[in-house]
Amino acid sequence: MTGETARREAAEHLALTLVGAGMQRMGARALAAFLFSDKESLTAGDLADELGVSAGSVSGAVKMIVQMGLIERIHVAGSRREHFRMRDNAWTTLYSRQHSVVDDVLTAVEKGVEAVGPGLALERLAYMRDFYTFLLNEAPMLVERFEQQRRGGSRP
Amino acid sequence: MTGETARREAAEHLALTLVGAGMQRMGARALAAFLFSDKESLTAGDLADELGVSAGSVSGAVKMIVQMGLIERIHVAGSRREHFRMRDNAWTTLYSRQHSVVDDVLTAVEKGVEAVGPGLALERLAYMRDFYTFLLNEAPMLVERFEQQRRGGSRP
DNA sequence: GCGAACGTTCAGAAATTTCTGAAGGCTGGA
DNA sequence: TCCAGCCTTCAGAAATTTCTGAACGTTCGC
Repeated sequence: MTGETARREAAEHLALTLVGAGMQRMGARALAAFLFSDKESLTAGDLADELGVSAGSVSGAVKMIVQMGLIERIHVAGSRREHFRMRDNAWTTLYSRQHSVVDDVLTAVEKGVEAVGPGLALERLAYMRDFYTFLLNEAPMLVERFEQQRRGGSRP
Repeated sequence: MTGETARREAAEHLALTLVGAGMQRMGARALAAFLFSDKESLTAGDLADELGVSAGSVSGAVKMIVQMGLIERIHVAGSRREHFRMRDNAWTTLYSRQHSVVDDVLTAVEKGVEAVGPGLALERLAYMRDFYTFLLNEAPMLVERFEQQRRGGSRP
């Protein structure tokens, strides 16, 4: 029967899991609310009601997930409120963003490579650098491949 | 000249970056200490000295990164202390582990798909499910490809 | 222009995470 | 068996993160 309660429960469960994956609590809850809503867009007030938190908290959470590129601000004619909606490419965007964190790590490793002389440390650092460089190169292709597959089905 | 100070600085910088990527502070510092050491293995005492922290902290940090599969406990004949060393496949392991987090998220999403009726939410959830399923399938192949490339050089 | 509804910011409270230091247990040699 | 060194555990302190609520801008209808 997919009741309202089940829906909320599933949403909260996903939020919890995202927190486990490193996301901030309120951001995760807000994101889940978007995912599980059948509306095209939500206002800050809608979120506050749905999640049962203060307007301030919603403001912070929304700010964060907008910055992550997962939702966007839209203006709805005839409504005074600000509306937000999930972006179509939210998940591929999120994936790419995570790789910008990888990029930071890579930069730090490269500094390390320059800072140490020959030896075991250099070998380890070089290996790490190679692996993360590889990942960074491959990631865009992966996303590309997914989108292709989703659009067209099998390639020639 | 790659002095000792530069080495430590680079190590601390990498640790900080890893923290930014979601790792716990002390675990990250310990990991960086292993990476940047020219020794084959380190003892808990070595780490405490290098990082300037209590034995208790080291114990916790080591426990964590052992569990992550990044270092391993080894017994050195003639030494009473426990030695730890980085595992060869540390980075590919770490990458795979991160994908087990993805697996948790995927499970939660699938529950969501079952909990909602037809509508926008179902579409969004299904899209998310498809993307993460795709990633989970591709990840092992990526790692495989990296190792192949590293072993063999260019493919025919 | 005025007023009201909305959203944002920020200081402080609350909760959570992280580190330490002391106490205790295990291991190997004498 | 006893001792000494090393590691782990755990309760509490310290630091950090997270949430709230009130005050302040902004914008739109009138």
